[in-house]
Amino acid sequence: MSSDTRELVRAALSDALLRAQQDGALPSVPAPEVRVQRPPNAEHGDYACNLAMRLAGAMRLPPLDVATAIAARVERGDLIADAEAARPGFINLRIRGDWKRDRLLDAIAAGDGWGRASQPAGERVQVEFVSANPTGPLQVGNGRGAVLGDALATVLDAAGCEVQREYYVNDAGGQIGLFGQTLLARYLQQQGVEAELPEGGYGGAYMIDLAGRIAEEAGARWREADAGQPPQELVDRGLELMLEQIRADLLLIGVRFDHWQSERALFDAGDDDAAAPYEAAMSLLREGGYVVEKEGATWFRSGDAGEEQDDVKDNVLIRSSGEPTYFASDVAYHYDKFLRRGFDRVIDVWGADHQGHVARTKASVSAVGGDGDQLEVLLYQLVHLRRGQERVRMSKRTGELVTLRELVEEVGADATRFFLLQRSADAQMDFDLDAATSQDPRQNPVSYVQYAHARCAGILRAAAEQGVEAGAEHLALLEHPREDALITAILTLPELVVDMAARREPHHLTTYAQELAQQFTQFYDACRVLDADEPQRSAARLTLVEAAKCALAATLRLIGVSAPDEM
RNA sequence: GCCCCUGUAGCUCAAGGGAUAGAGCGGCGGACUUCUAAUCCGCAGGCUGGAGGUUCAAGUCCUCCCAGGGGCGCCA
Repeated sequence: MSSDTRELVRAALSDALLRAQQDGALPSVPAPEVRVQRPPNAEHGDYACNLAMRLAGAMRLPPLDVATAIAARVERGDLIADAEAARPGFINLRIRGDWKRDRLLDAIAAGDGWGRASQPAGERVQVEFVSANPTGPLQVGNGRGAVLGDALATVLDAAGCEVQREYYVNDAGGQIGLFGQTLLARYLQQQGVEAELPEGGYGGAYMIDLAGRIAEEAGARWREADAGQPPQELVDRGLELMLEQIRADLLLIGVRFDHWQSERALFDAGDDDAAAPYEAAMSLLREGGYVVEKEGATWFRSGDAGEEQDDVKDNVLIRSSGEPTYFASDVAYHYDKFLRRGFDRVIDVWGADHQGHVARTKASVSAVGGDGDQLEVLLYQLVHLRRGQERVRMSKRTGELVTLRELVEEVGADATRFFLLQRSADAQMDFDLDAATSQDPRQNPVSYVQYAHARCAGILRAAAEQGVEAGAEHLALLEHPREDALITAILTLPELVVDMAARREPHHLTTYAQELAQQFTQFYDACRVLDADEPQRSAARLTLVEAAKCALAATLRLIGVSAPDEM
């Protein structure tokens, strides 16, 4: 047990309130959920609670009086050293030093798994992210989605969820046709055949490389192909190679998927003869009365069946040509996620330019018999690339690319992950390539955190050489303010994991990592660990260093950044 | 016109409705006989875009306005 200090504190406050009400000190009004926070100022203790201020109105008492009554009844013991009411009506709690120091042993036992929930959350959740069209290499924007989705999945996993990472491969539809035509044109050009890129085709140089690789494999086999009709085999091979590259690019920043879901496969019947997800979903929509035929096409009506609503736009499912739209695939896809594969919850990570699709997709989930509220869409704002003052435009079509791979090659995988995770998904971010590349690699927050970890490792190495061993017998000697601050920072990680998972906000990891590293570095600066004159203190501090190393390693692991032992 | 996101230090951005709004970079000034100076300490820098409102308490919630980004296809 253990790492759930915050839960124990909450329970203690609930008990105290209940007692105050039972012995008549406070009126019996319904109690709100008890929340505690880490006060920004260490003078206010380890935890602070606003319970009294929230109760004061209903109780018709001054907040400070309510706080005093509750604080007086908080049980002091192994966990809580002191509770006191403060100014407007806060209840500030101080955790017993021994209790905090003993938790260091929990951290050491957990190693780089420190922060993980002790109990499974019992939720099967899928995080679908990146899902970039396989018509070109991943760009920096995709990288943001990759880092965000991967970190979110990692955080949810740490919070006890059963998590699946998925990439949706758009291997059907109009853009694939265009991709095939472009590929064929490039191929034919290399075969010395006159061929023009299709209107709006993919002009990037990577298509030339791709055609070259295919020519190496297939020779002149498709030399006679009709430029408007790329052979399926050629297109498939092109997609395969493109996906291989995407996979490799993602691997560069340590992102791996559990499942790659083909869009095309949604149109195929299953092995057990079940109807294709597409067919099944369309039937459900029709049966539910969500489908209208008009203007020669088939539309999804997301509002109440059959009712005309001004504020709800109909969306085309099947074009008048008979071809299903991307949206139809998406309906089938989410039907498959919820109704076939049975996820409790699905989180789609989308670029903000897909914002307009959220409502209709949720509506479609409900329409096919799922619960649209179980689908969450995490939108991330776009990354703007700059070189100094100059905006870098990004477009696959024009071929002017700043690829994820280029970025990683320039700034390194660790910095890429850290920087792309640093901002909240809601915030647009500027990525200045000049700054990232010209900047001394030593002078960035990633190195700062990694350096703290390396220093921990260095101290442990030196200790081993000197034959000094860590010991838990004299942890009470850890009483320096910097030591206490470091301990507090280490103990915050499990709470942070819970909060980040609940709020779907993995970016807090980067702020925390810097805070933790700073606490360690300040401790390092103020407190000599290995001191032959004070063997007991050395042993205790060595334990603290071990725990700090675990917390740093765990944090870096959650971010997806390496934790070097030497720098 | 409608919808989503944003507006916080010179720049890039943090900050569950809480206490004195914080980091990094940039600027200025200090500190290495040390377990790593890839570090530490100090200084300067803010009416949190504006106006109302809700609340014991607003950067955070609500309304309006201004500014920037994105979206409103039988494209994806």
